[in-house]
Amino acid sequence: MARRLAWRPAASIMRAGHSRAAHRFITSPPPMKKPQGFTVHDIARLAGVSAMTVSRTLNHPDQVSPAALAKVREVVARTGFVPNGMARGLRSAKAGLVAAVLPTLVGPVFQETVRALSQALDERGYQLMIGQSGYDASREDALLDAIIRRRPDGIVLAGIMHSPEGRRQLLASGIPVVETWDLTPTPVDMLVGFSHERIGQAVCYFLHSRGYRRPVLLSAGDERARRRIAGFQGMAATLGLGQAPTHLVEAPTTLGSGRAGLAAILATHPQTDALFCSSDMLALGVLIEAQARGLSVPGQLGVVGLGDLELAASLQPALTTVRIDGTRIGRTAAQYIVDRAEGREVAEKIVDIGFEIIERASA
Amino acid sequence: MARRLAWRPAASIMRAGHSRAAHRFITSPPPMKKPQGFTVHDIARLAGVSAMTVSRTLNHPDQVSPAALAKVREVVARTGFVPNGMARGLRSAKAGLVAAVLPTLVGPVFQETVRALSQALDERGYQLMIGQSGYDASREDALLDAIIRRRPDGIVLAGIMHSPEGRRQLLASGIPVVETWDLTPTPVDMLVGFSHERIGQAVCYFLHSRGYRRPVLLSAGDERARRRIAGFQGMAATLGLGQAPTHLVEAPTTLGSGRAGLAAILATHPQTDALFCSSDMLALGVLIEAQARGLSVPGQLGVVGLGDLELAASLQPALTTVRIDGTRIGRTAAQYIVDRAEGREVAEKIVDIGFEIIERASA
DNA sequence: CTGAAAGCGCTAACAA
DNA sequence: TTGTTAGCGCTTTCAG
Repeated sequence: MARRLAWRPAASIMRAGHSRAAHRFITSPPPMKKPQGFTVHDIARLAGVSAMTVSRTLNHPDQVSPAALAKVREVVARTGFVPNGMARGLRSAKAGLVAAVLPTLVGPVFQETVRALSQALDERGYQLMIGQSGYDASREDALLDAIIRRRPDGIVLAGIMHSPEGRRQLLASGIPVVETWDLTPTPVDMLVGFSHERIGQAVCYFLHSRGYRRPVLLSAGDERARRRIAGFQGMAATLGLGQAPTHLVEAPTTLGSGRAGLAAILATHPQTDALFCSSDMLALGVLIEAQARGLSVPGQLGVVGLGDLELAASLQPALTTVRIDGTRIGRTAAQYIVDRAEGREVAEKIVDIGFEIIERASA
Repeated sequence: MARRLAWRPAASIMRAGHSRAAHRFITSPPPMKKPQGFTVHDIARLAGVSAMTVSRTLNHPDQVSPAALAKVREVVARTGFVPNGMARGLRSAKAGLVAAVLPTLVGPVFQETVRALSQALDERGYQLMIGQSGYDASREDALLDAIIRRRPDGIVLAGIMHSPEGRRQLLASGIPVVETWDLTPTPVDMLVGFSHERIGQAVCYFLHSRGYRRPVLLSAGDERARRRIAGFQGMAATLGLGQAPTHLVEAPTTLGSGRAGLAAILATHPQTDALFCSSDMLALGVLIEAQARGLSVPGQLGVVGLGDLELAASLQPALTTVRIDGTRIGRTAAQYIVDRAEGREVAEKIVDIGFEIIERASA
C-alpha cells in the first residue's frame, strides 16, 4: 500500500529549548513580580490610584480623569494585566460569554452555523466558546455541567437535549438556551430548527418525481438520521414504492464509507437506481465508487446528498443535495440569546426554518 | 444552474410554542422557587444542613455521613443545582478547564488534534473549550482576552502567538501555554510542532526523485504556507529546477478553488507536470479537474496534498500527501498542560514531531 | 472624579 | 462528621 517517508526533526531544533524565564526577559519590558497574576490592587498601587479607579478605567473610562486614565492604561499595558473574569462575573452576573455544545467538530455540518453564531455574537460584544460533547451521553452531561458552572449568558445546543437530568439543570440554571437542528414541541427553552422527518419525505417524493423507483438509503444511524429514514419510508409507502432498503454506516460518515456502502448495496440490491446519502461526504464516496465501476450518474444511478457542503456544487457531476440554512440558524440563535440575556422577551420561541432540495446534476 | 425546491415549515409546528413555565411544570418534579439559580445556601437550607456540608458533598463526599450525603444529593437532584464555578474558581484556583484557540473550524486540519486533546484532557478530568479566532487579528486578541479572564488551567494555541500584546498577556497570566503546528525558537511557553519549511523541502525533493521536473505550487497564502513555499523553492534551486511557479488561493482552501486553480495554472503553464497543493481538499479539486480534462494522474500530472484527511486514501487515484500526526500533537499538548497545571515541570519545552510523506498513487 | 466599605458564591482552615 | 469564619478579586453602592 502506501509508502511512508518520515522526516525526523532536526537535532539543532531539539536543542533550541530556551527556558521560559530567559525568553521572558527578551520580550516583556521589565521582569515584573507576581508570576501567578496581577490583581486590580497591584495595578492600583503601581499607578498610584485606588483599585476602583483601575476598575473604572477598564469598564467606564468616561468616568475617569484623563490623567488617571493614562497612568492606569500604561501600567496595564506594561504588566499585561487581564482582570479576573471569575471575580467580575461573581459580582456583576454578566459574563459576555455564550457557550455552544456540538456533538463533534468532525462533521462540516455545523460549520456554517458556528461561523454565523460566532460572528453575530461578536458584533454584539459576546464571545463564543465551543464544547465538544462527542457522541457519548456521559461526556455530554459532564460538559454541560462544566458549562453551566461557568454561568455563560446563553447556551446553544446542536440538537435537542434529551437527558432529563440535563434538562433539569438547564432549567434550574435560568440560563437562556437555544436548541437547534431539530424540532420538538417541548424544547427546554427556545428552538431554531427543522424537521428531519420531512426531509426524508421530501427527498423520497423528489426521487420518485424524477422517475426513480428503486431508491436505497445510505445513512448514519443516529436518532435524527432515523427520523429522516422514517419520513422517507412513510412517503415511499404513500407512493407505492414499498420499503426502501437501508444500509447504515458508522458515524462519522466518510468518503470511504460511501464507497464501501455503494459496493455493499450493489452486491445485495443490484436493481438500485437511486441513493439518498445522509451526508455530502458519503455522497462523494458514492460518486467516486460509481465512477470506478463505470456506472453513470444520474443515468444509471441518482444520488442525493445532505448538507450542501461547498464541494457539492464543484463535483462532477454536481451534487443534488438537501440544503439547511445554517447561517440563519446561527444568526437567529445569537439574536435570541442576546435578547434574553439583555432582558428582552423572545416572541416566537420555536422557529422552523425548513430546508431546500438543491437540484443539480446527480439526480 | 441548480433548481431549488424549498420546504416551508408546517403551520401546525409553528403553533406549538409552549411557554417555558408550562413545560417546566411537566418535566421538573416540583416547581421550585429561585428562577435565577440556587446557591449552596439554598440547598443547605432545603437539606437541613450547613453550606459546608453541601460543598463537601459535591467535592469530598468521603468526608460526609451517609445520611447527610443522601439528603443533600436528593435535594441537588431535585433542584438541578449546579454550583457556581466562578465562585469556586475564585476560591480554589483550579478550574478544570483548558482552552484551545483555533483560527477556524472550517478546515478539517485540526480535527485530529482537537479530538486527541479533548479525549486526553477528559481522561485527566479536564474539560476542553474551543474558541474560534477567525483569521482576523483583532478578533484573536479579543478572544484571547476573554479566555485569559476566565483563568483556565491551560491554553493551547493552533499556531504561534505573534502579537507582542498577546504574548505579554499570556506571560503575565502565568497560565501554561502550548503553541502547536509550527516551530519557533522563542515560544511563549511550550511548543509541539513541526517545520513548514522542511515540508516544502521534502515535497520538492520527493517530486524530483519521482522524475517530475516542472512542479507548480497551488497554495493558500498564509504565513505558514509561505514558509512551505520558501522551503520548496530553496530545494528547487538546490536541485537545479529553478523557481516553481506559484498560484495562491484564498483561505479557506476548497475543492472549487482547487479546480479553478488547476485550470488557471494550465492556462499559464501548460508544461506543468506536478502540483503540490496546500491542502487535501485543494488536491481533490485538482484531481477532479484533471479528470474532467482527461489528464491522467500521476502519468501526465503528479499531485501531492497536505493533511492526509480520511478521504485521501479513498480517492481514485489515492492521494499522495503529507501527514502530520495531529493525534500526537493533541496528546502531547494535553499532557504538558496537565503536568504544569498540577505543578510538575515539563522537561522538553520544545518538541518537533516531524512529518511523513505518504506515498500513494497520485505522485 | 475618586475612594471606602460591603458582598457576589464558594471553600480552605480552623474549631467543635 | 459538622459548622464557623474569613477571604478569593472584583464591582456596586454610597460618601466624599
